Amino acid sequence: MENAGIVRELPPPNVFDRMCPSRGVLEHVTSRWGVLVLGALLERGYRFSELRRRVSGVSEKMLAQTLQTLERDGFVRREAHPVIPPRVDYSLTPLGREAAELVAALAHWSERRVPEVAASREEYDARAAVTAP
Amino acid sequence: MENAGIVRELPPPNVFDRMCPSRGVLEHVTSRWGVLVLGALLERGYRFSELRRRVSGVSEKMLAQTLQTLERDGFVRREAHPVIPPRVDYSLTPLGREAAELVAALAHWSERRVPEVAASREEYDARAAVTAP
DNA sequence: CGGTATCCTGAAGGATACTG
DNA sequence: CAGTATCCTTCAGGATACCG
Repeated sequence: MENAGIVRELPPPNVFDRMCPSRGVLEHVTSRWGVLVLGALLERGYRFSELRRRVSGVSEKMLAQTLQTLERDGFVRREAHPVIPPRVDYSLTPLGREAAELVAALAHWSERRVPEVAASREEYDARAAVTAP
Repeated sequence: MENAGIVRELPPPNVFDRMCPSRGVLEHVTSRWGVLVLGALLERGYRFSELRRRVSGVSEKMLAQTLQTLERDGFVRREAHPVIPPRVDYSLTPLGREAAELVAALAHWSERRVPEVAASREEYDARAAVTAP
């Protein structure tokens, strides 16, 4: 007899379900700074301060926090070298590389579609201005 | 003579640049509810209240706000039918479909990788518990 | 039904200072 | 250099009420 007794099927992960853990995973990889950190590390490994310069606008605090979250999820590998001055290298794990390739595709798409989006916004705002009282 | 006088090359869009408009586009499509709305609309068109049920956890306010943002960016088409009771249909534009396919890939990936991420978190937390004072 | 308006709170996130 | 710690501000977002 298959699956006798206790064993139950778990429901398949579903991001549309509020309680599904997959939603948390998705929110980490699509987070404001998570996207950019993954995208940067796809190019190559970076040290902390290199990454801070590469991802313009991120604060030390948010970069550290984002890296910890990504490391905990298994996307980023952190290598601290016990030298003076301290040196810490960050790179992608194989799992992180998968995520990074998907977010990088989205990032490049966003770069390419800036003109269309800008045009759409102008049209929308012009139309709203007419409609408005 | 090409490009005589005034005309300058615009810098290519770069999401890593804090001032680049592509970053705003990326933040809209990767926003907490934007991702899920795009993903849902990739399946089929939805009415407002259908969408609210499909994207579990979203409030009316955030759904309305997200839909407006996506409509303004040219990703979502809004069709209001002047009937009683009111009926409004939302669907993807061709541009929105491109974005939705990319975010859906990320969403499905997140669903598939839940086990790996959960395992990584457990290991991380166990290691942190040992290291901690 | 499909919103908008208002109020309110918690979390995200920036600035600054400090440390191993 | 690579962070932590602290404080403080902003804002996403929830709850509620109301409207065409």
